[in-house]
Formats: sequence, C-alpha cells, structure tokens
Amino acid sequence: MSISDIIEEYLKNILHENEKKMIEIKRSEIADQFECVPSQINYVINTRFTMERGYIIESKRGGGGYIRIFRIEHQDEFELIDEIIQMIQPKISQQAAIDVLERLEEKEVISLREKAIIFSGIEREALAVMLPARDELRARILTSILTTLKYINKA
Amino acid sequence: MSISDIIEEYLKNILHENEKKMIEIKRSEIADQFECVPSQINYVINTRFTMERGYIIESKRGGGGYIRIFRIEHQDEFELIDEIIQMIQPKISQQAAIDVLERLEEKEVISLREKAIIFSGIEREALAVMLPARDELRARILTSILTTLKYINKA
DNA sequence: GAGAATATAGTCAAATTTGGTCAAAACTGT
DNA sequence: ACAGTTTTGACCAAATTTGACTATATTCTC
Repeated sequence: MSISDIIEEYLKNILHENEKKMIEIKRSEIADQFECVPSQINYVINTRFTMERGYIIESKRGGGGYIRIFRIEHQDEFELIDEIIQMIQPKISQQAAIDVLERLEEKEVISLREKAIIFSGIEREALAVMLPARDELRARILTSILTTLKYINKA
Repeated sequence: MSISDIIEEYLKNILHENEKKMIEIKRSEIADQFECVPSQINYVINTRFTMERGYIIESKRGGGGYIRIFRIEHQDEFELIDEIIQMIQPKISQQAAIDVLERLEEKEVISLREKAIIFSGIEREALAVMLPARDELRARILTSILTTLKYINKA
C-alpha cells in the first residue's frame, strides 16, 4: 500500500463513518500527519475523489483555508444512473469507466458479475479502435447499457 | 526443472494452501528471491497462470505496485460458450447475436437481466459504426464478454 | 484603507518506483 | 541440427512522490 492509498483510506473512513456528507480538512495538517508534502494531498484527491467515484471537492486558500470533500447523494437509482450518463458524454476513458462501474456495484445497482460482464464489453482490447474514437464508442455502449439499467428490474 | 517451473510451483503452493483465492506479490521481490530478472516473472505468469489454466491476473505499476493472481474455476457451460465464440468469428449480425443470447438464456448461462444488458451493449445504435465494421466490432465485444462468462460463476 | 506580511491551497514537471513488452541469446530434448 | 522453451536485458509505460513556483485569501501595520 502506498501513502496515497493510506491517505485515501483514512479520509474515506472519516467520511463514511456516521454517514457524514462532508469532511473538511486542512491540507498541511494531513500532510504533517502522514509525513508527506502537501501536494500529495492534491494527488490523492485528484486521483481518488473524482466525480466518477462520487465525490465533489471544494476548497479555499489563504488564512482559514480548507479542502472539503462531499459525497454525492442521490434520491434513487434512477437519478444516480442519469447523473452518470450525463457525466460520460461524449467520451469516457477506461479508468473512468472502471470507477463508474465500481461505484454502481457499491450502490448495488449492479452485481459483481454484471460489473465483470459490462467491463469486458467496454475494455480497450474488445473495442479495438484507436483513440479518441475508442473513448467515444465506450461512452455510447455504456450509455446504452445504463439506459437499459434504468428500466430493468433486479433479479 | 527450470527456474520458471520452480517459481510456478512456489506460487501455486502459496495459492493452494489454505484454499486462498488470491495472492499478491511484488515482481521485483520474487525476482530477487529466485535470483532472476524481473521479466522472468512475467514469463512465468504468461505461460503458467493463464485463464485457460484457471487464473486471472491483475497488476498495478508505480509506488505500491503489485501483481495479483486469482484462482478461478470455469463453468459447466464452458464448452457451449467456446463453441459460440468460434461461431461468431470474425463477425456477427445483430439478429444472429440476439439468437445467441436467446440460446444462452435458455441454457441458463445468463439471466434475463444479463441478456438485456449484453444486448444493449451490442445493438446497432450503441455501436454506431457502418457495416461491415459494425458486425466485426460486435463480434469482438461479444467474444470478450463470452470469454469472461466462461470463468465467472453465477450468483 | 492601502500595502505588506502571512497563511493557505494549486499546478506542474522532474525524479522515483514500480510492472510490461519484445526480441535476441541460451538452453533442451529428439 | 532443428523446434520449442526459457532466460536475459534493453527499452517502455504507468503510478507515485517530491519540490519549486504560483495563486489566492486573510491579517497586520501604518
């Protein structure tokens, strides 16, 4: 486990315990705590607390500055899926797609098996076209699947 | 016995004792341990821990990088799926794909819901490329999904 | 209130730390 | 000797770590 992984875990623990919607941190404090440079916190946030993974970031510089991490909440599955469909237009990378599928599984919109099936349908090797067309094709396929998912019932 | 054989045996011992489903290794550590070049580990994995032999590999580079080896068993319907994969090379029409999915559902290889998901991933509108490329793309996507299906268990 | 000092956070690219690929060389069995 | 397999190493790709430089907000001083 890298330091980034550890910081990610630490932040998620705070966030997910007590069903918190938001946490506010001071970048330099976290950096001190984990003995890393402050910009490492930005790295963790940029790679692990992305929209695709269901987070929104807000921050302020200067005295009393902060970084806030919000968990994106939804009324229901329908709304969650719609939001993701919007997010992936008009293209989506493989990594972002993985994040999206991961999130859908966490939220129990899809099963582990369905996640594996969908992933194998949109992975690089299956699509076999060059960028940027590949990311657009992936977005279309995923959109089509998500649209179906909106209306289909779980087993 | 070659070094490759020894490394293979070593990894399989760890994996099979205690019924472990997965092991995680660091490529360079194993290479050090057996005094070989790191790429030899890739050779062992590529020749001995293939899907056909019942393993799935996952890896990550960079700090905190790893190689994970998962053990899998294949499904009873392995042969049926293989036969279909052969059949759909190198291209498949939408109608033929529907027939295939129908057959898979009848044989209970996939559920009704999975059939719907897969179909929406390979339908004309989702792929949005002209014939004959479309039928080839559909074949690749479906092949990728079917290959996954050969090894993942039903819920 | 203007300007300086201080306190934050952000960006970006270089350095580092992993693992991956590929083909040439070496080895093995027949 | 040939074919197939294994070993090796040069080069590549990806993820992480680090730090110099930048941007912005607040507080202090006059």
